[in-house]
Amino acid sequence: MSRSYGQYCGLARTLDVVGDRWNLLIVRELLIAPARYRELLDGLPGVATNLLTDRLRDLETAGVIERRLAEESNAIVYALTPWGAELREPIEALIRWSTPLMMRGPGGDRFRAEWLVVALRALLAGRPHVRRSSTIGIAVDGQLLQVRATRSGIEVSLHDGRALDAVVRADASIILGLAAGGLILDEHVEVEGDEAAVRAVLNQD
Amino acid sequence: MSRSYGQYCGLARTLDVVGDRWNLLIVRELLIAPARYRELLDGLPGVATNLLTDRLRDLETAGVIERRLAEESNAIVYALTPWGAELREPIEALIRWSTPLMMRGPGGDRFRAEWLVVALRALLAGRPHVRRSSTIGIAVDGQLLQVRATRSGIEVSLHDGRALDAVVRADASIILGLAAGGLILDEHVEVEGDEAAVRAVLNQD
DNA sequence: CTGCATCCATTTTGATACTG
DNA sequence: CAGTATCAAAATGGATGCAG
Repeated sequence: MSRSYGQYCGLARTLDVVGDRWNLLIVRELLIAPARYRELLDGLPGVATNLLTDRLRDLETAGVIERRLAEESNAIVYALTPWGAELREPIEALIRWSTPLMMRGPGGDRFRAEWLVVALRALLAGRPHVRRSSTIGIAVDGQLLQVRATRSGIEVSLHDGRALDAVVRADASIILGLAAGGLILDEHVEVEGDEAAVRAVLNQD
Repeated sequence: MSRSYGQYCGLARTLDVVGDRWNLLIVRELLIAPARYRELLDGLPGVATNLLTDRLRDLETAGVIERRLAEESNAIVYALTPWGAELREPIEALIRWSTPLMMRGPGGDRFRAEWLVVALRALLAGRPHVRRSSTIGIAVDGQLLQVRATRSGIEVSLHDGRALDAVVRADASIILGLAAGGLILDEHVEVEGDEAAVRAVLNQD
């Protein structure tokens, strides 16, 4: 754990807990789903193994994450505590703030479709609720995500096999632009199925 | 600027810009008000002068802050750009997340009443709006803040001399507990003036 | 294999002294 | 006041080792 700021300020105390390098990205991975050590390594390209171990211990000590023994196997699984899961809100706000940075496209950066699960939820939350439920697929980077919009809100996840009203295929930056509301559904986007469902889910009616 | 995470993910790109040590605390100071170099040093106890200079340059290059020449004097003043000011939302979310950490009290940490201007706004935002406008003073650590609640929302600032319906005097941790809704206005709090106004502003009717 | 621990070169930080 | 310069200590990234 790095040095404390020594300030009686909420922001400083939060950063004392999650401000160290990699910490919030670990939380991002666990917001997608609980994960094993190896899955975290894969989802955090560039992290050194000793650092990941250190950070997991720091976050556990702080009460942000917990180790669980997966049923059946005796493997360790890392998961967010209830308090840790509340980091979703600040993380979503940080993701919304990044929109101008993301519009520049990926450049040479690595990309994982799972990251979009967190980002799409962040960008679509707080949009007006739809009148009629729809589920659309997002085909990106060879993977398929699903976004289900109902009267009570939005759910984003990896595709679980359910029926889809439509499938949108586009680059990640285009998907993000659509979700952020800065792009209009037109070119660079391939839609199969019910285009009205896509417009409804993205609130582009 | 520290090494990029190299991930095409909104959180990672945000942290590439504001994730370095001290960066978000600098933004916090500028959310209170534009400030000169010396004021920033005072508001960031513990920062080294070379680091502050580096960070200010990084944030300026990234477009988060800008240097202005103060009118009348030819002094440099640092201020948030419009995009930088949008960091208020993620910072407020991080402050709300810190509530359990702040309830432990200041311990040996340093405290500045100005920090409460950001924190109180974060904690009171999103509360139901009051029916009748009131302005109350918060006397803490020898300084006086003011919180004005109107039908259109909440404003928090240092006291500007306006008439106050009441003045609350308490320790910072008590003030935060009241604003977070986890404490009830009773002991440890000294109220002069219209106690109903205090309850109205804190939504403790 | 997984889940670390150890070692080491490189960066970053913090503290202080100094300058225009 | 607004920074620079210097330097020791700490953190990081990368490679490798190793037990269950």
